[in-house]
Amino acid sequence: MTKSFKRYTVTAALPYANGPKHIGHLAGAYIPSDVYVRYLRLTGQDVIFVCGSDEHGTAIPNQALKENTTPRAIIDKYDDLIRTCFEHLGMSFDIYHRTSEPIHHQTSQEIFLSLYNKGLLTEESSEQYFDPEANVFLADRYIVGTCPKCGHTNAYGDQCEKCGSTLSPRELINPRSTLSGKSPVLKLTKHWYLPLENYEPWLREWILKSHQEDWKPNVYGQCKSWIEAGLQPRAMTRDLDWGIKVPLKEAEGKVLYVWFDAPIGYISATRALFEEVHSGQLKFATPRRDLGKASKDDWKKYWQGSDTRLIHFIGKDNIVFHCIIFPVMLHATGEYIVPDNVPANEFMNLEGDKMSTSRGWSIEMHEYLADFPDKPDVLRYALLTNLPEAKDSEFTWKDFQAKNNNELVAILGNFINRAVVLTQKYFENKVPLQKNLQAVDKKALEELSQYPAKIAASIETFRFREATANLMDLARVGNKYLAETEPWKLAKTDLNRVGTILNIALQIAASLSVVCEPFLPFTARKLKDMLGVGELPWEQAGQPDLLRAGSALYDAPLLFEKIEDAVIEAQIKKLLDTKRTMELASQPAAPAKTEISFDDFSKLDVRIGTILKAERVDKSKKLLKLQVDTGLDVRTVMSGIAEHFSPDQVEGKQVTILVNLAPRKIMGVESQGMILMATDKDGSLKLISPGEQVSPGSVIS
RNA sequence: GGCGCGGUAGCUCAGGUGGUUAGAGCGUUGGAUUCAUAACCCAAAGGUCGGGGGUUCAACUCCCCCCCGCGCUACCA
Repeated sequence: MTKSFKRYTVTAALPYANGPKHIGHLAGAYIPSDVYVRYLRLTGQDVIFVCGSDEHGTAIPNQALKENTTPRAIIDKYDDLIRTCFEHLGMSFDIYHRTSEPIHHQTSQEIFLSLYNKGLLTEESSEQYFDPEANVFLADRYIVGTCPKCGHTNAYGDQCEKCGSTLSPRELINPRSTLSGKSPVLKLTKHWYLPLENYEPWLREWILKSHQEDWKPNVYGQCKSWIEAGLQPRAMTRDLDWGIKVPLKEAEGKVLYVWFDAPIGYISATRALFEEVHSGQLKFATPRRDLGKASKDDWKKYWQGSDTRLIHFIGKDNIVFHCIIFPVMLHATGEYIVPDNVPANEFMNLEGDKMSTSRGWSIEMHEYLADFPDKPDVLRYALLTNLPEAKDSEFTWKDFQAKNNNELVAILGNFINRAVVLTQKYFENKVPLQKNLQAVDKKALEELSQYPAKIAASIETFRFREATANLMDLARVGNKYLAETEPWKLAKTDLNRVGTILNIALQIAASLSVVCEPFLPFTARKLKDMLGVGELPWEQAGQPDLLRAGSALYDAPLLFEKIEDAVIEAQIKKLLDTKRTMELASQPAAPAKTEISFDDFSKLDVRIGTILKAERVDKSKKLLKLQVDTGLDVRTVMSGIAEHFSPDQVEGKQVTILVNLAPRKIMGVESQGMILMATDKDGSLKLISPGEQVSPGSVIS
C-alpha cells in the first residue's frame, strides 16, 4: 500500500453483451471507476481506463435462440447499445473494446498457451452430456430438466430460474436437450483445468496477509471464505462452438471458458489501445489524454510493470474471478502483475426489491437516457450519493427526485445562479475586483482551500459517497457565505465591498467547476463555459484567484431543473407495468414432457397417505422428517419442504405419496417414498390433497 | 447447517488501531431572509448504536452466545 506507483491501469467490469445493462451495474462498477479515473487524470497521473463488451459464453447463443437470430447479431446489437449508453453517461474510457476482436483471441490464446507450455494446466476427462442427434456436447444452458430443488420442470443445466439455485446438468431430473428435445447421453470429453489449489499459499500471502488492511471488508471476507473453503481445479475450456478456439490440435470443437477469456479482455483492450494510437487509426480507442509517441508494446508497461498500480472495479458477483482466478492466471504466467486493489461494490436494490432485467424490475441505462436525455449527471449524482460501498443499498425514484431538487437544484445550481445573477446585476457580468478582506472572507477562502484535499483523500480511498457529499458541502460553503455577507443589501451603500464578496463567490464557483468534474462532467463543462475558465488541474482547485478580475462571464443557463412529482410517478408506474408484463410473458406453463406409454405410467404406485408426524431435521434448512400412514404401513419420508411448511402445518394432512420409489438415505435417515407437490409460479410448494377425506392407501390412477 | 458481509435517528447512510454531551443528508418543527428554480441560511426535536453476557478505569468500536437480512455452500427421490 505504501508502495509508490508510476502509472495506473484501471479496469471496469466488461459488461456481458447478452442484453441491456441497468443502473445497478452503473452503481457497482462504472460510475465509481469513472470518478476515480477522471480524478487521476486531473492530478496528472499516468492512467489508462479500459473496458469493453464480453461477448462469449453460452448465454450469447442462448439469447440468440430466444431472439431468433445469430450470436453475432446479438453481440453487435448489445455492444452498440451499451457502448452508446456509456458514452451518453460520460464514461471516459480510453478504450471500449470487444472480446470478439481478433487481437483478443490472440491474447487469450497466448496466455492459455503460456500456461499450457509451462505445464501448469492439468488435463482431465469427464463425462458430459452429449446430444447424439445434433452431434454436439451440450453446454449447461442447453440442457433442461426438472429442478431437483424446487421441482420446476424447465430448469436450465446451470441454474433454475424458478428457485434461483445454481445447478450442474447432472443434477437435473429427466434431462433433455433443448436442441433436439431428446435425452442427452453422457460421453467422455477432455478438458484443461487450472489447479487453483496449488496457488493457495500464494493467495494466502498475497490477499490474506498483505491486503488485510487496504481491501474492503466485503471483498477481503469473500476471498477468505473461498480460500478457506478449499480451492479446486477450475475448467478453463468448454465444449462449445461460440468463443475462442483452444489453441491445441487435440482440442477440436473446444473453446476457452468465457471466464478465462473475459478478464483477459482488459489486456487485449490495452493492446488495442496502443496499437490504434500507434497506427493513428482509432477504431475502438478514445484516448482521453495525449499518450505521446505510443509504441505498440507500451501496453506491457501497464500490465507487466511492477511500478504499475492495477485496480479492478467490479460488482460483488465478480469478486471470485477478479481476486482469485484471474490473479492466479496472471501470476502463473510469471509475466503479469496482479491487482493492487479490487474495490468491489455490493448490489443496489430498486424500490425494495432486487434489480433484475429479466424480471422487469430495473432501470435500464437506455431507458433512463430516453426519458431523461439531458440529465446524465443527475443519475450519476443520485447513484454516487447512494453507492452500495459497504452493503447493499437502495435506489428509489423519490430519492432520485429529492437528490435532484434538494441538492443539485437547491444547493449547487442555486449557489452558482445566485453568484452569477448578482454579478450580472451589479457588475455588468464581469468578475469584480477583490479588495480588502474581512474575517468572513478569509474564513470562506480558508474553507475553500481545504476542500480539494478533502475530496481527493476520499476518492483515493474509494469512498465515493463521502467525496460526493464533500463536493456538495463546498457549494454549501458558498451559500452560507452569501447569506452571511448579504451583498444585495450592501449594494445600496458599498459597491466595492459587494465586488469583493462576489469575486470570492465566483472563485468558489470556479473551484467547484474543477472538483465536480469527476462526478458531474457535463455540469463541469457547462460551469466552465459559463465562467470562462479552461481546463484547470486539480492542484489549482481551492485557490482564491482562478478567475481574473475584469474577465467576462458567459451565458448562464440553469445547471439543473426541478423534477416534478408527475414525472416521478410516471416512472414508478412504468416500473410496475413492466414488471407485470414480464411476469405474464416469462411464465408460461412448463411445456409438456415427452410422451410415455400407459405401461410407463402404471409403474408408478401413487397413493394418498396421511402425515401422522412431522419434525424438523437437525442441521438442515430444507428437510422435514415425516411419518406417513400409507395404508400399507407407516413409513418415514424425508421431504425438502421445510422452507415452505412448519411441522404442525402438515401434521394430519392427507397428501399424495409415491410409495414404490426405491428407498434412499438422506441425512443418514432412510427415506421410503416421495411426497408429491405442486410448484406454483412464485416457486412456493402446495400439498396435493384429495378433495374429500379418503382412506389412507387409496390408489391414484 | 457451514463460511462471509451487514443490522446505528422517520428514511438513505458515515462512524482507522476502544476515550469528553454518537454524526451527515433528506424528512419534521421553529426562526431569519428575499440575490436566487418558495430556493438559501440558522436552530431544535428525534437514537436502550439488533438482543444478552464478558474484558476494561472506559465499548457503537474488542471477545462469546442468540435473533434478523443478504450472498456463497450442503441436505431436497
